[in-house]
Amino acid sequence: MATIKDIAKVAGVSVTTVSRALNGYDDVNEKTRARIKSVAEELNYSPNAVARSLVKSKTETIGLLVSELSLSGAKDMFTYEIMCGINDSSSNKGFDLILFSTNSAKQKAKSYSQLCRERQVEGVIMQGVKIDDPYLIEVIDSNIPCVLIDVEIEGENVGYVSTDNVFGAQIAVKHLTNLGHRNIAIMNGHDQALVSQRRLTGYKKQLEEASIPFQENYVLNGNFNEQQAEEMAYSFFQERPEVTAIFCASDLMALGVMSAAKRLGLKVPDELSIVGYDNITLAQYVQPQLTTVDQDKYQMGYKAAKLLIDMLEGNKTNRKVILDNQLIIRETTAEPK
Amino acid sequence: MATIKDIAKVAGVSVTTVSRALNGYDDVNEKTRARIKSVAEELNYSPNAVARSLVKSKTETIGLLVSELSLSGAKDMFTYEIMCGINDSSSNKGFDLILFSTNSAKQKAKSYSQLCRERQVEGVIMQGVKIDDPYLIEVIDSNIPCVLIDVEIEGENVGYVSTDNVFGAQIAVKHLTNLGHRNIAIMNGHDQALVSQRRLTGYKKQLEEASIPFQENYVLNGNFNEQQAEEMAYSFFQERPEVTAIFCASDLMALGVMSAAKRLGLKVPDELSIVGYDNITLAQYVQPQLTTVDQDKYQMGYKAAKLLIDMLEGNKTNRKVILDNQLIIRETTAEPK
DNA sequence: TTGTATGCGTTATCAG
DNA sequence: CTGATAACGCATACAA
Repeated sequence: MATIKDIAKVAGVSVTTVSRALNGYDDVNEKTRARIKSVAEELNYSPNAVARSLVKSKTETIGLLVSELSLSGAKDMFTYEIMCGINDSSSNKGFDLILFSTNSAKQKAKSYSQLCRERQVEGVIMQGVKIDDPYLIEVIDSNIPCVLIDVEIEGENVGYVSTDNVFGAQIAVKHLTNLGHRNIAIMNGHDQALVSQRRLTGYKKQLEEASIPFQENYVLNGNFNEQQAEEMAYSFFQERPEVTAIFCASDLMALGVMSAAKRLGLKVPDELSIVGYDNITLAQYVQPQLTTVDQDKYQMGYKAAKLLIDMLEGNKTNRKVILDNQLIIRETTAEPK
Repeated sequence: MATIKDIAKVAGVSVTTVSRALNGYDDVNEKTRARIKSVAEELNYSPNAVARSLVKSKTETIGLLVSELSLSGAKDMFTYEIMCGINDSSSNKGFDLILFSTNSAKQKAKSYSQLCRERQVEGVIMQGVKIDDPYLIEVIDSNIPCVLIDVEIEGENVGYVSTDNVFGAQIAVKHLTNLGHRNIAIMNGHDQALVSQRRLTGYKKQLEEASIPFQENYVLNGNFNEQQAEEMAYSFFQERPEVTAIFCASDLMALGVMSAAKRLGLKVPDELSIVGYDNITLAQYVQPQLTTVDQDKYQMGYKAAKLLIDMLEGNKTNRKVILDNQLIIRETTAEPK
């Protein structure tokens, strides 16, 4: 492992000169620079980012905090696609990504700021955190820049990227009301998810616009879980045969609802219209193909990293990025009989 | 940002003592240790891993080198599931993960060992690299420990984890021959993938055991790409109506073949039996559900990280981990008519 | 244009 | 049991 010291010795100059030569300072003779460079190559030198970080107190590293990097997320490719976006965006800017995967056990052992300062990350991107996650409060107070995905907190050092979930839900439900449905249920996630709150709002909003009274007992919480959604839907539709359509806050849950419909002998879309949310890969492979609201996950990640790096570089940009989403009409929706 | 220096000042001791107290050395008075600890807490101290790394020349970091962390991999969750396994395994052992995503452009700019030494990673896991990847030669010569996934290179500092691809292909084809098929094609990936070579071997092996002559023109290369596989299959089956079954080296390609069959009006499985490889999520959602060979991707990642860490810790373990895979019989295979 | 000296935060060596 | 001091590899203020 050659160091600048070794190069200095061989090249017959001081370490200072080596450092400056290699870092492109212009106050160094081009001839010596050339010599130093060739020596560096000869010695197969590569700079030690650790040492450099220490002295510059800059690591060029951003932390990626995913609440659960687990197989449970394997079906919806949510986390993965976001990561791809983050990765592309940040590697463009020369930042490396370090993976912080935590669970509640680890959270107790190590606070958010400890985690960050320990690794000296310059900023962090958080994804998949619930609204009551203890780290969230820390983020606000902390002075290390952070961008949240799908959690709407804004501040001096914190921004977020999300999609317009109220709008997304509304176009989904509007599609249903336009088709003539009046009794529309909603399979929501859980109250700790901001997106769930928003989507419920969008659902209500569209009901109101269509002059349909909101009914509390038409809202179910499937916890974003396929099985759970299936079970809930199974018993729900037995009790509520008047319901002809359901809006689901995730495609995974929509899949669960489809299974329930199958078990109940309800024909989709003739007897039951279903619209999902996310546009996961599976959505276009199931039969019938799922009508859903598309979110550009890659773009969310990409923009998140971009925002963070802008913040790090001191660019005065909007700390709030809202992306569009769009309705993808496929085969699970139709007019009520 | 409090440092041990600050603590030392407040606690009225030297930095040495602080360091030792905090790191649990036993040659420090328990009373002073208690005092130091309380001061540390008070100052909200967290150790600077960068500084520590510099002096110990240990970063407790392993590099994850994925040839392409891209959306193209979003359908098969291959990379993601492997990452989950790696992450769980390595975080158990206190290693952090740093993401190196490269493409050929970056590879030209920076060599493998430069990449590693720069970030001072202690070891690396590589996934998704082709057999002719320039980094691969470097890995062998390099003295930094590395474990490859699905690339069978073994050495002083390099190990690998893979599944038994010969066996996997063989059980797939055996399933077909057992059903009575005699004219069996293979949709392989490409020659730069070791797994393709192995699976071809398995295919041939089983043909031989079933006394079926191997036919060169029954092997197609779909480049692990759904569209490409579809196109190739589309023209192939027009020319070769005698073929009643096909073994695909990936589920994605099997999906492509299914589309081709649909376009050609070939009924699956009655007129054409298809078996895939990977057991991706989609496999059980398509109609008919895909018969395939399951690989435990999570486990591959988990074992890879475990092997690497064993190597790092100097444990004398086998540098070669081969996992089982198993045939999952679903609905795309049947006896030939 | 180049070199000397200093420090980043930590651990290790050695002496007390 | 504790404290100076050096060292890790690099960058930078200042001097020459």
